Amino acid sequence: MENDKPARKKVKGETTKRKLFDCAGQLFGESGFDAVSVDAIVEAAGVSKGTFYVHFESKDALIIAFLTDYVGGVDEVYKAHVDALPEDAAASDKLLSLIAKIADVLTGTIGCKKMQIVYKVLLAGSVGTEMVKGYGRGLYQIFANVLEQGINRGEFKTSLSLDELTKHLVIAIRGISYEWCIRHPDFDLKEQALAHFQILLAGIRGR
Amino acid sequence: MENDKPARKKVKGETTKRKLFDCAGQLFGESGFDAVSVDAIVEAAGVSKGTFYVHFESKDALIIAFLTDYVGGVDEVYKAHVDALPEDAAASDKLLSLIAKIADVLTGTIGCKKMQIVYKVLLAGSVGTEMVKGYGRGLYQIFANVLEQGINRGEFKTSLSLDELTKHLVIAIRGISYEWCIRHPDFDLKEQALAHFQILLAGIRGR
Amino acid sequence: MENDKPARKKVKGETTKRKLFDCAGQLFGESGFDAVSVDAIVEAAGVSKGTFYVHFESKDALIIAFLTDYVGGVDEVYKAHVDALPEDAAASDKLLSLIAKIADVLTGTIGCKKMQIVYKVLLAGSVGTEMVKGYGRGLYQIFANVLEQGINRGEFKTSLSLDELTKHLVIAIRGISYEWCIRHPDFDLKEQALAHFQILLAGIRGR
Amino acid sequence: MENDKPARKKVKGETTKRKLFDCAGQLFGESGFDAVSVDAIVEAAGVSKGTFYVHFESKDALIIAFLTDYVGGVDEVYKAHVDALPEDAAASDKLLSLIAKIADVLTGTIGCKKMQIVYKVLLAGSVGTEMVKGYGRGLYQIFANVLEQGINRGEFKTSLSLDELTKHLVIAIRGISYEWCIRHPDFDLKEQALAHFQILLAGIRGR
DNA sequence: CATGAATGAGCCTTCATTCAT
DNA sequence: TATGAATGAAGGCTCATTCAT
Repeated sequence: MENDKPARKKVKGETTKRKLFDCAGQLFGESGFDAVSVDAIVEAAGVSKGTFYVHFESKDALIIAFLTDYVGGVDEVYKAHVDALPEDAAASDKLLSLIAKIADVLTGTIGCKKMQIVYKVLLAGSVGTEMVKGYGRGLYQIFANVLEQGINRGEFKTSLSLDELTKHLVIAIRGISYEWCIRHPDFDLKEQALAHFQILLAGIRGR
Repeated sequence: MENDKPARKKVKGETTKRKLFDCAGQLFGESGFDAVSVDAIVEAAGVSKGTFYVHFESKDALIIAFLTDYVGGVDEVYKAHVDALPEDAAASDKLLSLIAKIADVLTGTIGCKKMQIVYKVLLAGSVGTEMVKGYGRGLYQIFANVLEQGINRGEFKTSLSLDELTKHLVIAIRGISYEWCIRHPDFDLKEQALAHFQILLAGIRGR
Repeated sequence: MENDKPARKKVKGETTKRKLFDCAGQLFGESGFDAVSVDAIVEAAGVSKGTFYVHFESKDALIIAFLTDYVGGVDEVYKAHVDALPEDAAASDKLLSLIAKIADVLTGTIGCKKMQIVYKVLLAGSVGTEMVKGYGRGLYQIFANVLEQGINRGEFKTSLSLDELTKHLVIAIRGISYEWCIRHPDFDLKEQALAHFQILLAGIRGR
Repeated sequence: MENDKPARKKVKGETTKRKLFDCAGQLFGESGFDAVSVDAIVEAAGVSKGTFYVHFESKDALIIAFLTDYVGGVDEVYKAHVDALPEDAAASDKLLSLIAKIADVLTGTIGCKKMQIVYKVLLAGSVGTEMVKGYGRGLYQIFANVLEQGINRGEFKTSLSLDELTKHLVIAIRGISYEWCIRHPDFDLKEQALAHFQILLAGIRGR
């Protein structure tokens, strides 16, 4: 009884917050991060400026929330993808499949504009960035797992440690994605990424 | 008499422009790109604000001029470096030497801050960027020359075209440099770049 | 039954009001008056913002209530102090003892920050101030009583009326307290006040 | 030749600055210090907001400039007044004359509202305040000079040091002025100040 | 060529207050 | 009585740009 009415209020608040969040994401994707003002966000969401600050401590807080939330789910998608592959598939093939999946997600789900924001924010090195660079750690683990399997099975031969090797692959996928961002739309992420990894994999594959 | 003064004026004008240019570059390197205001630039150059707009149409115009000029010289440095290597050295070794050189230049001459600007500007995709991405074409040619030599001599075996292969290497060095920018100072560019290219080169080297 | 709940509600309401009142006083003492927002008060009190406006018409209304209540008790403390002194003590000594007591209360109980608020509010001349300046009238009476005794006993000789004389002493103690506020912590209120009053008392003491 | 045109520009700038300064002072006198926004000042001065920040680094900077300038001249007025008194007049009379002068200046030239600001700012203890409290040092010296003369001539007898005594008198005049501020217009500053100082002077005068 | 005063839209943020529940 | 989401005016401040001299 006493819980009911406040609940409705809470729901409304969450709705508003969500609307702000979504509109902000939309605008960020269109115009970048510095270029989107709080004014623009609240206008898009159809609420007052004060309301913004009811729900977010600052514009920066929104950015961080946006990024954290945004990249948060991707890990699981990637992990699920790898887990769904046949257990006994070659590590090389698993990696290439993962690369293809990543390319699909970046291209289809996330989009170039949003990735541009992510890369810009990384360059700015603002607070909360760690979560996004740390986001990599999820990806790291996925790569590491496959690589370890490949090493154990004798598929890969390398003088580098597993950790080092993992880092190089993550660097590579990030680098190609960056290139895609700045060359978009004249750059086929999937095709280029696969070709690139074929070179890398050849480099670490035993003859 | 009437010809003389305008000439002198022109010279003085160039001096002023150069001073603005240099001070701006200095400040860009220290604090990034958005963070440097026109005010800061003119103060550093010791001229008035109006003078700035005598020489540059806008702040953006200065940025573009800066970038174009800035990266312009680097090509030659790289080319000179490769040309100075023994003609008959292995293509792999030439490439690794070039990578080391690039790392040295980025780390020592250019610096992390300036590269952050460059990458940020690339992401923004502003006008004039083409000249900077086109800057890559200089680098492209250098890479392509060495790679071609490696292919002709049978050192490299790849199903990719020379052009494709070149692109992959340039992407790789850019990706690692980006990583260096966002992880600075916890990232040894030279070491990581060399290790990374050893993998790549192994990938394209015939067994 | 129907009488019971409203009663209980009233009690609860008073509790909430008291809590708001106390928390506000605490915060006012810590950070001054403008610097404490309604948000800060309701957060400290653990109630919602709406609740604040159930109990107080406005922030200003709270301030006035706070001041009135706050200084209300001090009179009695001072009066009790003077009453506790030996009936036949010299008026000069009684006054010096009162000054010392006032200094102790300001320094120890009330504190510099709160007095700053009081003085600031007096300067602003907001509504309700009269009650606080009228607070002085309690102090007036205390001073007047002692002074009258001193005159009657021939200890003080002055051409001023008792009322005028009283005012001058109150002005003096207020002036020194103000000085203490603005020089805090580089000002020993008790020491300076006693020295100051020794001059004043010498001025009104018969030779 | 080359100095001429810039001079005219400089004059215009100074004019604008002066206008801002004066309008601000006017508004401060009317409504206090926090209550006057930069918007209000620029509107009164008929210039744009940007112009304000061309001439003053911040609102605080203006306040400080205002106070410094404001009280700056008063010292000299007081000093001139005392210097104009007959060299051989009694120190007591000189002091009373000075008190009367101060009361006249506060009442006639400066006005109650502006003094309220001064006292409020002192309470706030903002930066630059030292100059205003330090303003006292000019007044200090004037008081000290007269007091020293009175001591040397045997007119004053006190166990306090000259410095201490000076401080007490300055405190007293400040205290009375404060009282005037908060009781205005029901308080005759000149009359009260003179009466007050007669007590104080009696207190430090040998019989 | 050089100046620098002036502009004004725009920025992020704060906060006392209202009102439907 | 209590809630808390919503408001919106106001705050101080920044900055690229213009223009008369």
